[in-house]
Amino acid sequence: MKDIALDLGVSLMTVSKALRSHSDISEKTRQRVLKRAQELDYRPNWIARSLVTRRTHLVGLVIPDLMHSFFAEVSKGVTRKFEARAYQVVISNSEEDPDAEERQIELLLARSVDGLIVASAQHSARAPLFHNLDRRGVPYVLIDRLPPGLDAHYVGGKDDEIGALATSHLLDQGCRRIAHLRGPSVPTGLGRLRGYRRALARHGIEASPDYVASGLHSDNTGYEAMRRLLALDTPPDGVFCYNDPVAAGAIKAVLESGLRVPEDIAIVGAGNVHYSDLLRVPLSTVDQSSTLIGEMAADLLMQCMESKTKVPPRKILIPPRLVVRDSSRRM
Amino acid sequence: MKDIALDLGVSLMTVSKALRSHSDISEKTRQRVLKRAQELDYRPNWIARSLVTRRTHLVGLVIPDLMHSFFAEVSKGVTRKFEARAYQVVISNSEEDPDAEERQIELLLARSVDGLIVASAQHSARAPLFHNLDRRGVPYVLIDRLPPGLDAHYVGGKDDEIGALATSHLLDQGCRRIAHLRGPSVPTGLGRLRGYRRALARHGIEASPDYVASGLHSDNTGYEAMRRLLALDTPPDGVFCYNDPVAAGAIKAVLESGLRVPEDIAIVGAGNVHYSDLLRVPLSTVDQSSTLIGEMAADLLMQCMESKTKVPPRKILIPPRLVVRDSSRRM
DNA sequence: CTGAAAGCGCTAACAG
DNA sequence: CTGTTAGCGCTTTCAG
Repeated sequence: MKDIALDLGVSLMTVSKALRSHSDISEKTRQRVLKRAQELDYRPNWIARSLVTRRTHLVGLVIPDLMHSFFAEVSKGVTRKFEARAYQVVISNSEEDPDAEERQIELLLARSVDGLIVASAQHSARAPLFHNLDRRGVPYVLIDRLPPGLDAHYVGGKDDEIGALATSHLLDQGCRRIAHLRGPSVPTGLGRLRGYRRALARHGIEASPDYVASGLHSDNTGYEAMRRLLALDTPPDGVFCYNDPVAAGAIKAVLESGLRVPEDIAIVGAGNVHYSDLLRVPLSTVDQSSTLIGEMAADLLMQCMESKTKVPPRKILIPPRLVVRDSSRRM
Repeated sequence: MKDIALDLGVSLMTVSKALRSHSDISEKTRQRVLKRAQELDYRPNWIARSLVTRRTHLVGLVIPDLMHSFFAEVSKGVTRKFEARAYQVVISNSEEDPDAEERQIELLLARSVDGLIVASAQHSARAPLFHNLDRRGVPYVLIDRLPPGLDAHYVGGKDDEIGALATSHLLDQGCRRIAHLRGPSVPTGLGRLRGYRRALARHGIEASPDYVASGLHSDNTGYEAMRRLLALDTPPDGVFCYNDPVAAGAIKAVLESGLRVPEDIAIVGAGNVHYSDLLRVPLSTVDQSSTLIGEMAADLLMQCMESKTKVPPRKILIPPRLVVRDSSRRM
């Protein structure tokens, strides 16, 4: 940049302004500067610029598991939106560990990200973590999981409805002994559990505690949990699973035991991940519009980052949609 | 930092050194500084530090598709290694588009990443792109796909062997009309195609051009390609697919047509992605140690970044391993 | 062991 | 429209 200025006999400032197409610079000098910059293969130093402007054009995305298709899709939505606006996204994996999540967030802040999107693995509110963000004025948007008692920007599904929708569907298919492989004690997991219970109650069916097993969040854990259910004296005839990976594991367990899906046991997942259609038995699921969640979160965060004043927290809830495939089609 | 210095009546420099546990600082002052820093909740400004040290502790990872489990696993390996060393990883998605890839790399360089890991979507060498990196002295490691004629650090599978291994296995299972759903014209795709041809040749079987169809890289394209193969007068009795998603799509097409896997058509994929075991027919595949690839690439890159002199290009080839599941088990 | 001086590359604010 | 001055927050170098 100094070189350009020297070569052209103008001041550093002129060059700086010309390069950024600042308003008050003559078209002619602007062209000269641009030309010379090209020749010298000049690249602006974003670090130096960031140091003074206090903006990095970097946003952080913290998710519990990149390997889980749902979050991969969300990431895609987020990055697509941001790249279109010349932002870059740093993705951090918390591995469902609340402490790791906190560390990741710290690291991202230390990098001075301009904003943050978090699918939080926090069980309890852990208010300090997010209040801290508020205090430091870093805009952030939560996705998929809104820790209870937190009034923040949020984009996610309606977890109660997801649970109720899936469970009602199983009831409609004639299932009467419906189990739930529940997820972790994060809002998403708890909401789906609530929806499950509500749907049963509405049909006057008592939810047996034996039928609620912890399937956590992956196919392996889903497989194990399903095996436990199968070992019961009267195994269920329908299972609503916390998410699709868990459901995939559950299907595997059922088939291995010699029973059929959906004839003996109908199964519904949640998330409509990309490969759901390709599983042993194509999986019925509740679609959450994963990519859309990512995109909307990105838009919302952009708004917050652009507005100088604090935007009042907005909650965007995306209604679930049932996708019926073979794993639950009994009639 | 200035505040700490003022409060303690020492110079800025002392604080700076103390915070970094620089050698020549008395233990006592160091403790005092650390304590005060804690109290003030001081956070170092990495941007300012980077401006002078010329290191950002940021590495870029460019991959063709985050949604593809294989790359998600690689990413996991990469990030795990780097996070342990206090580096952060910026993941960019090129969507298999060579131009997009080039733009992504430019962006990452503009951010002054300390190093780069790239699974390149380049068809031809596009030497300028990487020579540019050499010229600018940015260390980089290529993974999964080594553009031909490029002498650079590389970690990946032995694609010829992958193709040969899968094809030989199909021959062993008694298949005689073996097709290949080939991938894109990147080294990985071409290598596997070569291996396929070599294995057939070794058994004195002529590869019919009709039996090589372009399956590209996703389940949808694999599904379509398989439908075309099924429409042939004499459809194949065995198919080696470029990767697991393609194979998953192929299985779907076969089953839909009323044929059985593996009895009528045996199928083998490559990649051993996480959900391979859960597919309609558990998928035989060639394991590439995805996470390991990521980890080794990370280690190699770390070495390059640490060494002041240029490290001579190293190629790490990970031998493939056949994983036989139901989709190809005929005897 | 401690500190003073100089500067990384760039931009905001204002003066010409 | 152009240039000057000052400084972002930190580190390197070298002299006490």
